[in-house]
Amino acid sequence: MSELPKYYVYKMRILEMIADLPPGTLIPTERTLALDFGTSRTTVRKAIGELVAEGRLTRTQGSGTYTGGPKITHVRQLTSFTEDAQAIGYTPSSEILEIEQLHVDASHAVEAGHMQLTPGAPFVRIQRVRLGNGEPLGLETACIPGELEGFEERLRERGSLYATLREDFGIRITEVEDGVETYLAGPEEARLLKVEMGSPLLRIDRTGFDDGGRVVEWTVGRFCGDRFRFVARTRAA
Amino acid sequence: MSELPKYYVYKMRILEMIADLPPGTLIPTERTLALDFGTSRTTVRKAIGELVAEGRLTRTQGSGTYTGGPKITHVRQLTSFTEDAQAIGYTPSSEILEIEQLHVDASHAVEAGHMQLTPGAPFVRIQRVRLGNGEPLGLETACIPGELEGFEERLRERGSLYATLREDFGIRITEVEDGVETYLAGPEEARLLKVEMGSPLLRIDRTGFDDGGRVVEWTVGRFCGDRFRFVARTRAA
DNA sequence: GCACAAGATTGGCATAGACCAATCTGGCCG
DNA sequence: CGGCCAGATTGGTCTATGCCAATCTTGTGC
Repeated sequence: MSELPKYYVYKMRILEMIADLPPGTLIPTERTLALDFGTSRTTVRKAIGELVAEGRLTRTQGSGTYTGGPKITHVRQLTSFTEDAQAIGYTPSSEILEIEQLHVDASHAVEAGHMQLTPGAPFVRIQRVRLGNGEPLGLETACIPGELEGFEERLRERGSLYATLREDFGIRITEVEDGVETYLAGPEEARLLKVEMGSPLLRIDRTGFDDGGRVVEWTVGRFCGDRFRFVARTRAA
Repeated sequence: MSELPKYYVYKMRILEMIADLPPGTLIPTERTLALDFGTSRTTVRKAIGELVAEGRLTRTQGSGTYTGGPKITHVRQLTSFTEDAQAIGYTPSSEILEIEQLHVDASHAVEAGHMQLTPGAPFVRIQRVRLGNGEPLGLETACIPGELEGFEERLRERGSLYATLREDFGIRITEVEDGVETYLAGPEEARLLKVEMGSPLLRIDRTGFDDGGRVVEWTVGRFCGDRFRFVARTRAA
């Protein structure tokens, strides 16, 4: 591979083309660009596809392709999603998809393993979409060990998972460990996060501990790679 | 999108096919699979492409497509890459590509901004590849403010950037902030990291601070998404 | 003037095929 | 037996095209 792939060359040309355009600006159609560049539409689609994955463009079937805005949100460990988003002028919200009271069986091997639960042990599973300015940012599936009476009503009331755990159940999460990896959107993520199949997401597996070092949270988060950034800060011991 | 895309269905079928195979096992060729599945080679390539991005498969032009191993390394903040890799049975190494003594000019706007340097200020830039078991894991470009006499010789001697800064220059990095995002491999990363163009990487921007809160390091890391995982652990204040 | 339907436009997905580059295998020669 | 070369094979990239789904625009009827 001594030469640059064609699609990459056109990707760079489109980048130059949109460099000074404000977010939300319509760019020429795929078919027009293919004619202008003298290349196939498939090649143009690939160039645009990468720019969409990077958040530099967004595209809507039947409508067109538009310049995207800056990557505009991040989340820090152990600060509130709400506070972080608001700090950068972003209106955060959450949408609860499902809350289940469960008992560990064979299908929960992964969750149980992370929370060190034995078969039959109770836990709560919460699935929600995190939004910013009304747009999906991420999909989280949180598991909390324990019976947690009336959990659903209280969480719907308070909105915040950590606040509910602390105020209503006396569970304080004092330490978290996050594992961060790339992840490709499957059908569920594409649907719920409104992203293209196969687009790169940031997957964050979180383990939350209480004062005694017990695992009190296991959360799998999948966040839109084009809009989201994870920040962690650590002091040396 | 009420039905699953064809490529995704075949992706799942290939996953089932390779579920119990040991790493390094040759799977049928793209052309064979296209015939077997009764679909086009392009569709098969897309299914395989995602499995390659996830590290479940690797493919070599002229040779074939092989099952991949588990995602086998991670890095924690403020622990040594060497220690972390060895802890999971991985032989770590680094290859220094370039070390430059520079002075801030217009082309260094991003670096200068992060390190709060004024035009003309000296800094050192180090570009290296991080390897595990001889295979590239990531590409790092580190910038250190200051004149740093004899830095290159000392780093080549010690191998470790942090150890060199501490022992030879009295610079202790006591706090780091990492920003983690998805990133698509461009030509440089594809070449140096031996990954496919456009494959998803984990980009980690690191700012290192000394005791006085001064910025003493700005490093841009790009790590292979199919092999790498970033881990951060934080206690509540 | 507003609402609805039809047609046009645009992106989404897949096919079939061509050609090139990298790797592997087998055969030949020293 | 080992090394080298040629041919076969496999992945890498691109083209041209077709068809479908989602959105937008325009025209018609009330």
